[in-house]
Amino acid sequence: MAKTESDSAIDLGLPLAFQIAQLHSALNAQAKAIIARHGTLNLAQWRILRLVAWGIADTTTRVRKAAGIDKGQFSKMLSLLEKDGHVEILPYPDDKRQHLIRLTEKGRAAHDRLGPELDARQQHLLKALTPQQREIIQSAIRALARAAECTDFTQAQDPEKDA
Amino acid sequence: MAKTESDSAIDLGLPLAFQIAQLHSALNAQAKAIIARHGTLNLAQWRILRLVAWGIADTTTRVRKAAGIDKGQFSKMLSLLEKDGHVEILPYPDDKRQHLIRLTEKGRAAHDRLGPELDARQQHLLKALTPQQREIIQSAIRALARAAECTDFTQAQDPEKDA
DNA sequence: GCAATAAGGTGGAAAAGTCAACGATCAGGT
DNA sequence: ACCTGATCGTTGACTTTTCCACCTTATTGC
Repeated sequence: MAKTESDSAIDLGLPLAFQIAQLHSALNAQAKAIIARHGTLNLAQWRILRLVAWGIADTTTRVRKAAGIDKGQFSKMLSLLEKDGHVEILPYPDDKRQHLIRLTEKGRAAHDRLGPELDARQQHLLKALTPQQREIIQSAIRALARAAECTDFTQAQDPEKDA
Repeated sequence: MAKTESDSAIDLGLPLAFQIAQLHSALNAQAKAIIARHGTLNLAQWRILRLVAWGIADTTTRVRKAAGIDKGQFSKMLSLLEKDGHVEILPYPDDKRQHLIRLTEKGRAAHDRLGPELDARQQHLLKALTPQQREIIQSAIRALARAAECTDFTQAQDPEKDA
């Protein structure tokens, strides 16, 4: 009998939104399996830790946007990270609405332990792609994200299912 | 001042998992904005309706897998669809664990109204991509989904952040 | 034929994510 | 300098998704 994944949206060639949703679920499940071995922080919290650890951002707005987390959820996750001692939150002189985020020793140590596994996972994902796929998928994601900003399709044309 | 999206995971060129998560959120928000104009069904329910309407699948397992929905969630969403009269659920003689799913007139009418907008949206997404991107992204999604099945990265090699 | 394993659906609980309102702050225009 | 509009983070409520245990049914191997 055929393997069960022959019935997935990806294998059936369903529209992109179905496939992206399925890919996202699979990637999330994979990440959760990895981080479950490293304590109780959830995926959103690890993303915040990673962004700060990488030095990509250290102010609340930039971290939140890079992490792609809802404002309300971000606020809660950051509070939990502060409460459990993984980060400290400091005033941001340039903008009183925002905060600076610093990893504590605990946060840095936790990241030092998990980071290599997530990095290996990232390498594994990239190795699954050809150089051409790696290049093209970046630009395709960007183009799709931009196209996702439009929400008015009431003047429908060519209303047939795409394969 | 630079537009806010210049700080998104996609624009910053963060690892693929960050970008896919962000793309997925954007696509979900877009879909929700569209279906909100068509009553109270949520995105998962509409996906079930579409799959049955398209004739892609009509048994519970195949619909669930094509929709990529958790078993528990699928059961609940399907029950709600039955309760509000969009589908009817019949016995499946080949496997007593499963059900057959049929759209009712109400379900088909609802789909006839929303379907064209979702199809137009799918066209819009595809038009945002070049022919090459359209071709490559399919195979890239498939390769990534397969790579997402691996969850053991404790023997980490090359543990550096990928751009 | 039987036992072990796997698959499927259901219901409940927990976790995660979205949404909206609010107050404080910032940016821009006059 | 002031006003308006926008942005930011917080909080609470709600929605959606995940997870788990259980029971039933199907499959597989001997």
